[in-house]
Amino acid sequence: MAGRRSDTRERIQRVALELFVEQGYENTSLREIAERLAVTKAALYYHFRTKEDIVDSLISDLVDALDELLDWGRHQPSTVETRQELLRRFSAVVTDRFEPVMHFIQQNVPAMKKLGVMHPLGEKLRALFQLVCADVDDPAAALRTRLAFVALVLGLNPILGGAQAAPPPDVALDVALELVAPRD
Amino acid sequence: MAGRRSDTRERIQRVALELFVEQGYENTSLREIAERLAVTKAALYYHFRTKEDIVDSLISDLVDALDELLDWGRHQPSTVETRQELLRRFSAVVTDRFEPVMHFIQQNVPAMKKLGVMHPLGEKLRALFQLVCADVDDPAAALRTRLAFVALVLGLNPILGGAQAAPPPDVALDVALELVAPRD
DNA sequence: GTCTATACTTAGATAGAC
DNA sequence: GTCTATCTAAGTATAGAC
Repeated sequence: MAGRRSDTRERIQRVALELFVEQGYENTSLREIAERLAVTKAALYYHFRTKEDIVDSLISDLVDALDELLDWGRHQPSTVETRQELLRRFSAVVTDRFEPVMHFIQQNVPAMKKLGVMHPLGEKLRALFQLVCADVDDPAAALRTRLAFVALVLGLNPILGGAQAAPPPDVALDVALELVAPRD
Repeated sequence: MAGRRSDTRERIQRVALELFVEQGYENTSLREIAERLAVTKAALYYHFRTKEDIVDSLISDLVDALDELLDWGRHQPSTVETRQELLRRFSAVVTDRFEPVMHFIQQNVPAMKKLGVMHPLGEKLRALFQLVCADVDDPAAALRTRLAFVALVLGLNPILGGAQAAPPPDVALDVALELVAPRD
């Protein structure tokens, strides 16, 4: 399964993601993806049934990673340390492996809705939120928890980022941690 | 200028924005807009030169509103009260008049980039940020200020909102104000 | 100010040869 | 596994009648 074979499938995924991030999902045609890979459109259809399938394959990797994170979190005691460690691990997962995918998702909400990836993804995000939020019924605490997550991915969004440079990852993590720390 | 005439132009703006928010910019065709208005595509082209022109007309209203806000802010003393009042006024502007437009912008970043609205809009957002942020050179303070703005519009974004219900506006404002308050 | 009709382009997708 | 060739549908936009 992991033998030599052809790496075309992964190259398609990589190039498609690049273009989706640069130009957006709907502004990227299969022709462009094929051209950048120096193959024809028809070749893409050998590896993926549809354009949507390419996105699905990208998202499912992220969903799997979030699942791992959730599995870990559910077996920990519900303490401040656990909540903060969840944020640290989430931050690591995003910056190390899924920055482009997160970027893509954030900036292409209509495509995500249309492709129906919001359901599996939203489920994971909600579960993660509930593990990290100390008091789900306190609206202010809930909002602070959400902002903690936003802090970790804010640099990816030019609008919400205020059209500014991304904050250094360590600063983002500090601010995120303080947002879920117990209030004085 | 403001006489009777035809209100078709404004009806096009309203319906187009509705559809852009529902489905996204690129997933909305001029045919759909025309159909919902019970006119033909050609009629749209009488009022707007291109599809992009419709977006431009929507954005420029928002830019004007931000300009008003900036004008006010620049003539105030640089105090905590001023910063917080700017957040209050920003919140009011968004929720009262520009919620759909903000929604649209957030969820259609690639379209915004392509249409070149990021430059005028980004300029205003940066200027507003600088008025509200007490210490621009402190990365943590800068990030908290950005999060304050995010808190006010978080409900509009299903991804960053964690696929959850929007926080009550008054709670959002409280959390935003505390994020720009001086630290203990 | 709005219509009909249409030109032009590109998209996603498939069939079948190699 | 990749190609050529082609299909069908839809898009934006324009010309010209009413």
